[in-house]
Amino acid sequence: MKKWLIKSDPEEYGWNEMQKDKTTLWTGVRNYQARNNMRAMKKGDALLFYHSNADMAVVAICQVVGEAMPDPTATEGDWSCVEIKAVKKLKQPVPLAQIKSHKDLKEFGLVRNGRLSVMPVSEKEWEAIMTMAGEY
DNA sequence: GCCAACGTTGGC
DNA sequence: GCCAACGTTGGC
Repeated sequence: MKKWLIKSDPEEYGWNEMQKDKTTLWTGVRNYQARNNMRAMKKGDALLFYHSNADMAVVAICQVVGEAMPDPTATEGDWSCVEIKAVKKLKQPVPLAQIKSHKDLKEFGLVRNGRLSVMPVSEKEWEAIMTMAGEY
């Protein structure tokens, strides 16, 4: 089972909406690297739900329930989406500043390439974040 | 609100 | 195929 991080702008679609919807199609990704990451997702993979912009923190955990399929919101081009479900809110959100200052997270995608919206998370990185979230 | 970083586009 | 110009994202 792999782990990933997905970004959302809470002003557009944040954790509140996600939790209300229970499951959603993660549409609107228009970046090849992010799309390819979504295509590599398998059912059951775990996702960190990150708020960009106003919030700037990992706030919750989601899970992949439907593997890559054509993005219904794409009018042209070869784009994909996955179906995800809300799992749980973290005990404590993990702010970006804390992630940036963690010694084991220097190579983390969020730190290295701030603009990628879907990225893999290693076991080590996952554990570091879960620890900071008070989940271990 | 500004700007750095990155991706994409288009001219050559 | 290179690279300048431009647009977008997202942190500060």
